[in-house]
Amino acid sequence: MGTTSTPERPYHHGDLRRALIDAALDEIAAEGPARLSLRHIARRAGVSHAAPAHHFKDKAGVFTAIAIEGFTLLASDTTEASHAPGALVQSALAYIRFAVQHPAHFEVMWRPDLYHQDDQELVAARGLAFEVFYTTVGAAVGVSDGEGFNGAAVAAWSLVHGFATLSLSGNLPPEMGDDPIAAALVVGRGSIAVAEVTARELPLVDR
Amino acid sequence: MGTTSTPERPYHHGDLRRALIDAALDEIAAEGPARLSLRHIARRAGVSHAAPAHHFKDKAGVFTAIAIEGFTLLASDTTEASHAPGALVQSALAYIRFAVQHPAHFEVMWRPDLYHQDDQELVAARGLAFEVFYTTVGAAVGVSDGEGFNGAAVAAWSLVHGFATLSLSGNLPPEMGDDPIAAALVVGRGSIAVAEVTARELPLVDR
DNA sequence: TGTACATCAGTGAACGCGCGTTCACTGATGTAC
DNA sequence: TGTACATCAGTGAACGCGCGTTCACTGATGTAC
Repeated sequence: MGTTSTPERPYHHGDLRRALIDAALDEIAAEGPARLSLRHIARRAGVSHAAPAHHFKDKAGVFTAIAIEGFTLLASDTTEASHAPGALVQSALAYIRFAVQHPAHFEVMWRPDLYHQDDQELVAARGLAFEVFYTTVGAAVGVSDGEGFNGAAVAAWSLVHGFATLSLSGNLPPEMGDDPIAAALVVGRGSIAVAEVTARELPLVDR
Repeated sequence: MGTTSTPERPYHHGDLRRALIDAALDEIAAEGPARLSLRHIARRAGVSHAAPAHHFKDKAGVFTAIAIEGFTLLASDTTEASHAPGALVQSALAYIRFAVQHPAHFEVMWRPDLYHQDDQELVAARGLAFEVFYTTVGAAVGVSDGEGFNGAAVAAWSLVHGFATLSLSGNLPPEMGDDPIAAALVVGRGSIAVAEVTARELPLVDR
């Protein structure tokens, strides 16, 4: 407001890498990852179309940077949540909150075909996020390996990941309301009812 | 084997529409939906590059046809499963089996940005699949509306959908093995353990 | 059984477009002396 | 404080490519008489 003069964009941007990632995130959130192009990113960031390649080599490089950032953020959020009372539920809520607040990161993270899966930084960030998760589940259910542990870990993850996915893709019934965390708590209670049915039905399923 | 003569491909294909859908499904399974192009489909089906547009109008038309087929198949599979003893678990397994056997359909179905969401046939097929699902959950948990019902329905769906998604995207831990149905049963048992923790922790989470 | 005509499935050449990539360049910054 | 030079971030013109779409066409089939 104060200075209305058009500030001359300096030749050197300052933090173009950051700006390009943000532009990519905006673009992904608006159009989906399929529509992302290096030229779109450049346009959105207001730089020449060749600039993104300078920082990321190629499109997969952009996605890799986003995935790394996503796994790092997620690990940090869930670590914090796991220190509160009710660690498993708190971590689950943190996972969902992360998905809602960072939909573009979330979408990219689980589509490994988009990025360089063997990038060292990526492997490390992803590994850290998984470690936090497994530790939390192990502490909550009281076992930390074997079939029981794997079953519980994947069950918890599936529930929370399925909910986040369906929520982001707009597939949840409208009665669930606008607040994803409130909805998640309702679903948490629902999962207890479903588990009762499961306990009753599993013995009936021979297979 | 018998007749080795190259059979002259007739000008009229017979069922090109079907062949084009199958080609698209192969392409999606191999390369992902992002890489799909009308020209790829045509090439794979061995027809001219303009032929697909003749049948589907545009790329979204192809995805729409696939989504319709997917929802119809899913509704049929889960309907059948819901008549067996242990209806909820059987339906859950049918859902997972469907995802594994028809990964391309499954992937497209939950990405409404890819297809014509207001197509009449699509709306009908999708509606049917949902109705089957809600009826099954309602019968299993003994309530068919209200927050308790919605919570249970979305919990069941999230669990099964999350598992299918993580499984298809190759994110499950290798210890879960190669057989998705066996893994699903392990996860089903795990979900009971998780529900116990949830029941214990939920009261601690003020929010 | 034979002929004429309508219908429609599929063709293939042509187009314009946005893309990723390359490359010689220019402008700004930092450092050596 | 001043000059020379290296470094590197970002530019912009050029390219070749695959795409979707259009359009006049051709080949096969079905139907009317």
